[in-house]
Amino acid sequence: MVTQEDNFKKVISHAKEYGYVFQSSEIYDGLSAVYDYAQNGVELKNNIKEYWWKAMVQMNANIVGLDAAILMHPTTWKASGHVDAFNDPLIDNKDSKKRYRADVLIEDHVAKIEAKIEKEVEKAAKRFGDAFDKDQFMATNPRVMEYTDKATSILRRMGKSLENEDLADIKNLIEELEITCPLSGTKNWTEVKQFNLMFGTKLGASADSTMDLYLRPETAQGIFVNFLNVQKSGRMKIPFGIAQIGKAFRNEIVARQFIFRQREFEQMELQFFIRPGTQKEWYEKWKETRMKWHLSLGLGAENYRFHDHDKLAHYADAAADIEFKFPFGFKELEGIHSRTDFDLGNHEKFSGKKLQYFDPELNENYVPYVVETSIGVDRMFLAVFSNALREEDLENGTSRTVLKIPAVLAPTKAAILPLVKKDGLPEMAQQIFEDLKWDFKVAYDEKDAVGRRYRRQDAAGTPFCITVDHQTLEDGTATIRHRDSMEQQRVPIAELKGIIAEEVDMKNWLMKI
RNA sequence: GCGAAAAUAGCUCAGUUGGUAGAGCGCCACCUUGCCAAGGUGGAGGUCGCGGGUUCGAAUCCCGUUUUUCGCUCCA
Repeated sequence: MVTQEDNFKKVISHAKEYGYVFQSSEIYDGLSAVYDYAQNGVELKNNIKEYWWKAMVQMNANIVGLDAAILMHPTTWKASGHVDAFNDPLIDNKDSKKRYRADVLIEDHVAKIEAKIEKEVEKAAKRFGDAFDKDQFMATNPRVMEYTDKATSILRRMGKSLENEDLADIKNLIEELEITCPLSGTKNWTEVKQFNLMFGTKLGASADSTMDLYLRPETAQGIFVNFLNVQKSGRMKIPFGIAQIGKAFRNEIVARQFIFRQREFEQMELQFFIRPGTQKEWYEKWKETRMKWHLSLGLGAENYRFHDHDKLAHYADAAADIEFKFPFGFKELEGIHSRTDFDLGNHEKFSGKKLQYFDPELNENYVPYVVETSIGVDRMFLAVFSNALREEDLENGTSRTVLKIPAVLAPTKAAILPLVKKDGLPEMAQQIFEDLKWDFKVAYDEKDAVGRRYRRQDAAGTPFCITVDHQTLEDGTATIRHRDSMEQQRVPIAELKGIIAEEVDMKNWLMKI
């Protein structure tokens, strides 16, 4: 039986064997969760990016591009909330092996105390009936007062310790409160450890004049800080969008599943600026638009689904994922978030600069709301690649390994093959290669029997094979073989370009959106 | 990070109670065939992830370490 795990292993080894993805620094035993894109991988990745870019920037007059730097002023990350949100004090229970956020454990404990207060209040309310004054009761009842004091003092102490990064005291607090693990029920805790998910680095070469920086954990902030520059220099009118493709870095505690979760990864993001109050409709609009983009590639509608978030990130008022059926199950491929005015509002606060738009229709200034679509390039790569890899049984009883990458994204569009390595066929094939290379990424191969070369191109994902035979020399026709159907047609050499273009031109694919 | 499993040629794997490393496929050269992989001859490629230890002797046993996959958690 072929398990999911086996399938995934095949994907990984195929990616290596056919020059798509290698582990970084492999000769030094690799670097955890960092990967390199090889000769075919870089082509596929570039094609994915181009397909997205064209669909976003070229096809929409009100969306423009941006390429912001990876390094940003450190205050950016205070404003964005990442300094707080990405700094988690974590603690493990040694018995249940479960990991918790230490501050959440303490907050849960406080919540229990508050529940007790609530109970006292309810009891009293029942006892006193209509005459019950909750505020007065809270301020006078000794038991409630004790609980309240306790709760506030815990929270105050935790806040102070978090601020001072006094992790030992957080641990002490957990021990003093006799907090137990919800699973194992024991108090057998490890030390509290701080995990900073942002990569730190330093600006400035001399030691005494350095500035602590972070490698950006998301590309979005580069867009937000440039919002007004782009709006003004581009004379953009709301609603409009800024699109960006770029690397981001997260020091994940657990980074796994091949290129699905890497420490260095690439995002394709659109931040779409809108009038406050219209976020609901734009959010729905972009959910739909982005799903259409995915479906246009023909990986199969059954492999996609939406997943609406219940728990929202610190910046969002609505969020959904587009999930894809990876070899290890449905997982997030793209996120669509209604970010409200959280980011621009915070950048206003932290920078002291106005980040507002004057809306001539409403005749007023406001901080725009934002709807974001954010897709991981590497995840899209994995989606396309893993979906494309097939083991096919053929009618003649043999089987073939074929990489059915959508032709528009395929690294090599066509391979030109002389039927035999003599009689002037290689020269003729070379001539066709020279002619087609101006329009497409093409390959030439004359080694081994032609059948074997077909299989080789199938496994590499090349959608077309053009074969030059003796008839070609006589009448100027060649055969063109289609990867997916394995069918061949004989056509004049002059028509090859048109036939390939029909299948690989982005225009024809984008029109399906 | 914790737990589980794994690491031998480019890929997939074998390697017996510890005795100096093998197969299939792939790759390279030449010959042959010529429209859907697996014809012939020859060849390259491994200090068995790395570092210690036990032993006369370690791919094999022990310890550590790195990397990968799976589970817990988070995200693009």
